[in-house]
Amino acid sequence: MQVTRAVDYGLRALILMSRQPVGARFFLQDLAQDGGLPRNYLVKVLKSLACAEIVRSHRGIKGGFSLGRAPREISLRQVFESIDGPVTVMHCLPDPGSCSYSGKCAAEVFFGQLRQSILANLEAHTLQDLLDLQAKIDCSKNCACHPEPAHAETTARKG
Amino acid sequence: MQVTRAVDYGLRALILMSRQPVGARFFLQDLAQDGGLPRNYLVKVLKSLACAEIVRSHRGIKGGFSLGRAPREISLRQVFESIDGPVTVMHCLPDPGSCSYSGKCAAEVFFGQLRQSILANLEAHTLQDLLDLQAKIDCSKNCACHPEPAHAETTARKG
DNA sequence: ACATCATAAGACCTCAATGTCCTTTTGTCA
DNA sequence: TGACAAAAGGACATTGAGGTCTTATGATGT
Repeated sequence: MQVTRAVDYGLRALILMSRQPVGARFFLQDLAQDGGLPRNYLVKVLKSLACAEIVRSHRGIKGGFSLGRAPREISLRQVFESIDGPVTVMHCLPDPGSCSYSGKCAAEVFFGQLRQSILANLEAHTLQDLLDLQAKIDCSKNCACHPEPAHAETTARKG
Repeated sequence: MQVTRAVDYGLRALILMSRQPVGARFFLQDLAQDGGLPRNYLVKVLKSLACAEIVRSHRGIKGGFSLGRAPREISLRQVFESIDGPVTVMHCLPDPGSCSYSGKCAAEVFFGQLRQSILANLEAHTLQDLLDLQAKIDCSKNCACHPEPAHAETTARKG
């Protein structure tokens, strides 16, 4: 019952990117450093997100990654599924034919309901919600005398 | 975001055992066969459940496994945690010290809430609920002309 | 054209989850 | 007490998640 590291990393990178206007460029290197994420693994996650057009990738010397659309248009379910594939909760749920007990199994029914509630939750929230949450956290931290983020480079590159 | 096979198998075995009075004995062999579970893996899961006193194991020629207490006294959270350890959802949640972003991370807050809702769900339901669900399924199946369970041995051994 | 530096792509490694197999220990019964 | 059949326990194989590394490819400035 764990969120995979891939989704975790993807969300952290997306939160960093959401703090700047859509279209702002971010280098893999900076995202990894500022998010405390393994660079060479993050690149695979971002590739999945690029396939789903949640982010755009730009090659070349002034390349980088940018958000593909506004944070409010990116549901957490879309992030989960573009990285991990369908949210299954129990392996037999999305493919009833794979289990000979399908349709006569209490566990299947119970976890089907749990899955629906999780999916509803992920679908009801967008990256914007996480961004708002982050803004609230940052504000309360800044009011006290907390240290600055590790790298000023988190801000997007100016073309 | 998946329930592990171990928990899946454990629940299936517990549902089989719950259909007989507490104390009834079940051989590993029968549980595995009737539940369609890998015998040699199931034994490890049952050992975890035995450590948590959710089941009792009995050695010797007329040994087997029995429920440790009434299905209504076994919450699904207990089953999950005795097999898999704490339900973490996100690896850093139960141990804030493990993550340098703890307390300043929107993902942590969001998944903390998701975790609470999952835990509440697992805590609010017991094996008895799954049993009731199973009874309902069995009833509706028997009213139609569905095949019998694979093995009559699913019924407990009469000591 | 070419050097530079970004992502793209894929090989490769490690480890935990999953699953199998075999030997040992233990309780029952003749 | 000895044979039998059950769980206990540990070694080992397989698979996928998580992570690293190297080479290819493309955009930019000179």
